[in-house]
Amino acid sequence: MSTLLDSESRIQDDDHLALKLWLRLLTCTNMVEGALRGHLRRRFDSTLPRFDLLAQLDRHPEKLTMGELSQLMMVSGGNVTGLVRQLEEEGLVSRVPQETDRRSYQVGLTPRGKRYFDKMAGEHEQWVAQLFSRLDHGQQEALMDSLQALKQSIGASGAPGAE
Amino acid sequence: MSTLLDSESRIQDDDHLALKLWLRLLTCTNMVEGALRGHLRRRFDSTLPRFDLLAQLDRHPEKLTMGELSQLMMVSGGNVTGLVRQLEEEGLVSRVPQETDRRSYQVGLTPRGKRYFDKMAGEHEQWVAQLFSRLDHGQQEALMDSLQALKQSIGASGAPGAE
DNA sequence: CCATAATATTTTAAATGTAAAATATATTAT
DNA sequence: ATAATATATTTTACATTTAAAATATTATGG
Repeated sequence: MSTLLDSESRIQDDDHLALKLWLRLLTCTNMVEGALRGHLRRRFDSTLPRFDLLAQLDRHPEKLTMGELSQLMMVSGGNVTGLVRQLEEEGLVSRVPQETDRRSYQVGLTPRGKRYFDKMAGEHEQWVAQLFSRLDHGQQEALMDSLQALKQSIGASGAPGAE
Repeated sequence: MSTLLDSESRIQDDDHLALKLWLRLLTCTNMVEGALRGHLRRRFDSTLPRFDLLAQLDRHPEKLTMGELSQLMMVSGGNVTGLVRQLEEEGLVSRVPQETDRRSYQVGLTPRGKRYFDKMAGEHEQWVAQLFSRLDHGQQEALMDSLQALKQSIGASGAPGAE
């Protein structure tokens, strides 16, 4: 009967379960990401990377260097260069050379960028809430805990590129 | 006290919880994806999109058209064109014109592609199992159920790009 | 049969991403 | 002081992705 498998079968079953779990996790993430991309495109003619960059600047009002932005966003420096140039041209961020170290810039939101981001962030939070709305508070807490455990498992697995 | 909030505060709290949940979900997915990308690169000098395409062909031995691949992989057609061309040049997939409808192709694994994929798939499953290994069977089942509920919530939210 | 619409795929243009080389500036050791 | 090294950023080359236009083929209505 199904509860009395030999140990090898049980291991294979667990491996397979992990695989299915990973595919489901990926599907959920892609669904949410796709929905948010669509909303951003339709409502603000914008994209997730642009939103993420503005969000980092909003969370760090003391202004950030290009390198700090790169680390926080977990993307390459060349990538940040392009995004900041775009947003600067649109008047949403400012990029002023540092006095003490002329190699680096201080990047921050302009007043217009701040207003623009606040509006986007408000709608963004509603979009996410709507996507998760069929999960009650308890279910959301449970998912939160499961994902916390998963994060720790991944970190403990010693996989490169995962931490 | 905390259990007697007015309804507006409770709604705000739940919106914020959903947002934190989404960020954690995204973090977990990125961690797993990063680890798998690294493994694929090091062990097979390959990438996730290439692996995904081969996996779809393996799961559907009756051969698939470009459009079917595009739908199954949930990526654009132009994307599939490039991947199939690469893999065909490397002799891993075959792409033969259909008799009945010359607009479309029948794409399938070559014998060499099948052997190559089987080897990759075996290691891939081990990598995933390792990443999830600190979650016991019960925790994995719980996460599976939570994600199933989330999938349904997203689908029910009526968001475009999410289904 | 033929014009039109529908379908399958490829091509093109643009955004996003990485990695590595190049540039400019700062710091440190001698 | 100066040479070597380290750091911050940009530039370049290229891969991946999407959306939309273009192309080729098939199906359909008169």
